[in-house]
Amino acid sequence: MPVARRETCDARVIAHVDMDCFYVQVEQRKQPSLRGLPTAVIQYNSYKGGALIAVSYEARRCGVKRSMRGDEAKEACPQIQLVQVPVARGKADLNSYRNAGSEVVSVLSHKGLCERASIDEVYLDLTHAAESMLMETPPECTQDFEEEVLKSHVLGLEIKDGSDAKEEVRKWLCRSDARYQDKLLACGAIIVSELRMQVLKETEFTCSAGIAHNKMLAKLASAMNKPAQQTVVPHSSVEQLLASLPIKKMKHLGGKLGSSLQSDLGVSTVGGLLQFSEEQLQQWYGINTGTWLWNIARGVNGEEVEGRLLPKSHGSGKTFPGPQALKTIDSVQYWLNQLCEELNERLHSDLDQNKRIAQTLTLHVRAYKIGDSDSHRKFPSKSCPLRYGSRKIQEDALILFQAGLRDFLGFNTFKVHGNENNNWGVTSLSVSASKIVSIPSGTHSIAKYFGGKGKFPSSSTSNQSVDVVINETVPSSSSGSENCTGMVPYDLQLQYLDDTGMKHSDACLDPQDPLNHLSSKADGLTEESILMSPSGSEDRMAHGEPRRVLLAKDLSPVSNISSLKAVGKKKRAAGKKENCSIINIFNNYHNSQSSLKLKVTNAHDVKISSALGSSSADDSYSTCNEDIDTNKGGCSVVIPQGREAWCSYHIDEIDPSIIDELPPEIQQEFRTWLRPQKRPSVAKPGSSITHYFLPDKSR
DNA sequence: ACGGATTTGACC
DNA sequence: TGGTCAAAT
Repeated sequence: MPVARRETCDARVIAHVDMDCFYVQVEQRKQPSLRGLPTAVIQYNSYKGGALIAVSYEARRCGVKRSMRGDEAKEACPQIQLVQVPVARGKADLNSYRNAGSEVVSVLSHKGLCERASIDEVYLDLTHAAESMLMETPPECTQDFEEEVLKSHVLGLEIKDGSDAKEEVRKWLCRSDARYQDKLLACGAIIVSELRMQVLKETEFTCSAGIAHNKMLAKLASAMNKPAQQTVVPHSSVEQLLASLPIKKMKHLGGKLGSSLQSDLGVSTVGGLLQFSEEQLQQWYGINTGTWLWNIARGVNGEEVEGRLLPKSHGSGKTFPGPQALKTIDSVQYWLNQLCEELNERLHSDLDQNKRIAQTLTLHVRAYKIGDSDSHRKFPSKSCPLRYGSRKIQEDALILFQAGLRDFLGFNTFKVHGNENNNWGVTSLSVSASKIVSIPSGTHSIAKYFGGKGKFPSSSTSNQSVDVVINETVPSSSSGSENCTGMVPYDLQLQYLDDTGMKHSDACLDPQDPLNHLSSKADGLTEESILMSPSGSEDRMAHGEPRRVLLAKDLSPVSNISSLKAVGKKKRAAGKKENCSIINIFNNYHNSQSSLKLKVTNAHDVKISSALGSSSADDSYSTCNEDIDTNKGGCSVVIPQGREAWCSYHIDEIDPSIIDELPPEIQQEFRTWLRPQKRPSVAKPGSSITHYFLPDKSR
């Protein structure tokens, strides 16, 4: 059943590039006087001198460890320079590091496939570049190598006493009798050293790298010689390397799995796994993990480098340890608001710079109940469709919190409301936005359609809006397959309705019009209705924009196509004169395809559907100037994903009549997007773990 | 008072 | 699926 997609054994050239104590470097670039000094980046100076989050190599030499607090670091290394992480909205603000990471990515991404693995790490697939080099300018014919390549570490290459390491490396690079794969790796080493020099020149950051024939080995190698060095893993060195490699050094084995490997099997090195059959490993750890282990013991890892330069989600969170635990809804709301503001800002940056939209909002909470020492991990995370705009995200996050709190406290036990609480404390909050898709960057008209004037998603005109509708109960037809998250003690249905009022003229898109997110009159949604919060109490976030909460009975049955679509199974109101924006089509597709559906909770449904609309004017977010400054040369990483984005839609499922509702220019552009996409959709390389393993294990 | 804040991926 | 958990940096 594991399908081998690729027959070739690895004749690939994969690199892992890892920035050296990245946050420190970013701060040192900002403040060059710190260069060369023992330095650490800390956050929150209050408790024991703050927590270290990055430590320079000078400081590490003084014995400073990452797990120390500021005070201990001072003790270990009195001369240490402690730099505080930027703070915004009362929490750590990592934007400058993210932006710096993007700078690096934009340098590293033009020599081959590039995958942003974290804020300061990338994987590169340099196979093609290496092959070309081997054809055109093979190392064996090269006279002078850059110093930097010659400083490479080549695993298994013996450097005898008295011999010149660089000379040995040079000879290794030039070996004419090397295996083909190792010649490729030699080319890879040359390319990577050039890339690293370029990174240094263009960003002033140093990095380390590993060059090998797969991701796992490249990753392993990049950590072996730091800082500012690179390590090559020739094929012949793999066996020895793994034979003595402690289990925990291997990625994914640094935690519980690695520990159980030691306790279950008594192995302490990766090579130790060789004595177990694949079946044995599968029996212990399951099919996938078992096979994965069997493979890595042999240095086999077919995981591909994904061409992805941008993160898959955005999150913003904060912990409230010990005495700082939040004990009132108000304080929770306050912090949720801060977090959501940051999230919103980042979502809009992503929209501006990368033309991407996120579709799901998730709230994670950690909390305790007094007298219940076991309660710590039990606060359920909750998610809902993401609506753009600070206010809306804040509202939804609070609703998610209240829903989670009800579950957490055990439903009808306590009042969720009221601020008097001595039963619980929240020790951590985080909001995140996921399911990010590209929108067609296309060109003119689509862009204009979204953004209004000129440039696409202009900062001030994010499109989005959804109104909250509270239905009066409909006894739910338990449609079987749903999981019961718990009973909601209210006979309410929660619906997020589309912005159905979008007209297709510039005028109606006026973001300054606070009403432009409301449904059009034709939909029968214009009545002001009662404010109701799911908890049945007064609305506590009622400041600012008047929230429109509508009773569902006000809705005409056909008024809301997209929620019908989301709720019902592909029921399609024929040729309905619908209010569709491209973005609605977009969203509707995704809604019906994936996430949004109904969740049935016993007798009470919570139905959620959504779409983008337009944000009200007061959804302020500012693109931070600083970010732009640090982004020299416009470092927003632009990737050609727009087209692919459309590829992923099953256009056949889009009702053609919807398109007819679009303004003519949009229609045309839309169709040109649709047409070429007829070819079978490119199967996205799965992300399952099965996918790591490759061919091998014949079958 | 897990270094904290993120991010990703597997699994059920 | 959504939600939980592990793991990494």
